[in-house]
This record gives sequence, C-alpha cells and structure tokens, in this order.
Amino acid sequence: MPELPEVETLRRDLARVVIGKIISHAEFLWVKSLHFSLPKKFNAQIKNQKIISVERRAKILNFELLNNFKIAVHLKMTGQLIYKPTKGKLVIGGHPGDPTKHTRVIFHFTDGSKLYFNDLRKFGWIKLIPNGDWPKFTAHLGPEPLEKNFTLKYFESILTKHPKKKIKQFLLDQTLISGIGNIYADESLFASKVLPSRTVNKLNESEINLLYQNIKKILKLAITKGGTSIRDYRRAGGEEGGFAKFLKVYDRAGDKCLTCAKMIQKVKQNGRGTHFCPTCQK
DNA sequence: TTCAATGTTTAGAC
DNA sequence: GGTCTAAACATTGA
Repeated sequence: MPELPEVETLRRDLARVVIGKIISHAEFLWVKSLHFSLPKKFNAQIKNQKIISVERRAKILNFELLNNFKIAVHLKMTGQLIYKPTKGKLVIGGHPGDPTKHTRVIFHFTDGSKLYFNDLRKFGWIKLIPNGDWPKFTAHLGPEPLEKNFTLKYFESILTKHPKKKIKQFLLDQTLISGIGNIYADESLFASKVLPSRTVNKLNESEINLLYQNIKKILKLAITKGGTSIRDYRRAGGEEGGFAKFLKVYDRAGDKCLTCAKMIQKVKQNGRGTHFCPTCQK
C-alpha cells in the first residue's frame, strides 16, 4: 500500500483528530506487530501520554508524545490506521466501528475514541523511539522529494553515483530518495516518457529534468487527491483515496494508453510488477 | 486445486 | 560494494 502520498494523507487526517488526546493504553491482538519490543514495556512508556503532533518521514508515520518519545508506524504493504471516534460510525467491511479480523493493535484514548492498526499481511510495525534515537533511526533515508533539499543538482549527483542501475530501481531506493514506491515510480516514468528498464547513465539531460519535475508534480497531486487505493489502503476515516482514477499506467495492464491508445504492458522487473506504455516511453 | 500476484524493506548471496 | 533474490505473511484471482 502506502507510499509518500498515502502516508502524508493519513498524517493529515490523523493530525486533525488525535492531537491533544491522551493514550490510555494499547491493546495487542498480534504482539509481533511490535517487532522485538514487549507490550508491557511499550504500555508503561505511553500510558497517559498526550499526543502533541503527527509527523511523517518517508513512509513512516510518527505520533509525537509529550514525554519525548515517538510512536513510529510503518504500514508496509497492507497496513491501515483507522480512527474510531467516541461516537459515530466507521465504514470498513463489516459492522461499523468494530475491529476487523486483521486488526493487530488498538490504541485506546482516555475519551473513549480508538485508533485501529489493521494489517492483513503482518509486515507492518509499531515501534517506540526516544527522540534522541530518531536521527540514527532514520539515518539511512534519503531526502524527502517534496522538501527543499531535494534539488535538481542533488538528483543529478545521485544519478551519477549509480550509473548502472535501472532507473525504476533507482527511484525505489529509499537511501537515495525517500517515499517513492511502486505506483509513483511507474507513474513518474510514464509522465517523463522513460522506460523503467532504462539504465541511469543512458538518460539525457532533458529526461532527467522532466523526471525530476514529474516526481514532485505527481506526488503533490496524489496528496491532494488523498492517495491511491488499489486494494487495502484507506484514509483514517476508512474511505478510499481518490487518486486511483488518475493513474495512467499503474494497474492498467491490458488497457489502452490514454495518450496513444496502444496497450499498457506489464512485466516483472527486479521482482516488482512494472507498468509502461511501449510506444510513449523510450 | 494450485500457483502467482500484491502498494515494502532488508538480510544474505554473489 | 553494488546489485539482486528471497523472505517476513495472508488473501485473492486466474
């Protein structure tokens, strides 16, 4: 599921409803979502703590606590964070307001509202990170593509350092740029008329410039639409994101290219499903 | 029924 | 070291 636009959408959704709330405790239906920490220890640290902000770094979402800890959440492929107000219903398969069979963790707030962490495939994780450990915890992540430090100059410099890599795998490398995943890699390459299989050192100056601009443009647009729901991704209220209908190649294998009407192709490239138009992309 | 596919990350192999 | 594969896991659709 979630790439930068989806996590950012969730961050905004959740910031509106959980800032200022006090956590009473977390309930673990699947303890391994905590990875190698223990529920007892985790709960001791978060009990009665106020959430002061909700942040995002790459595809990681953080709940900042007043005691200088962060609850960091990675949704990996199928994670969801669904907020359930004290009153009112929530719409996600089944009875409104109930946890699903994939609910792994429930955060309980003192006002009776709840936050469900659902994760079908159980790849996602929740960790408690002291603020002081955060820099080294995120040290491996490249710059945010929508921040000022992601300059064209930087983009060119990392391209130069990885001349032999295929451009799609380059875009997916979180140590170089953080937040791009399979959907937005394919979409950015289509918009730039570059085949995913192209080698980095074969890109010309105008293609590099176009790709740089398109990455930012598409990520921003996807955020304004609330991200892309293909299967599992949901916003904090349980709704689907609105960007799926704007996809040009991702999940459109066999459909007509919207530019040239030829069929969109799908191949497996380095283990990832990869969509492209064989005519428009060179 | 069986097999391959799924939006991520990373340890381990070469 | 760079680069690639497989694995963490459950479900769905061909």
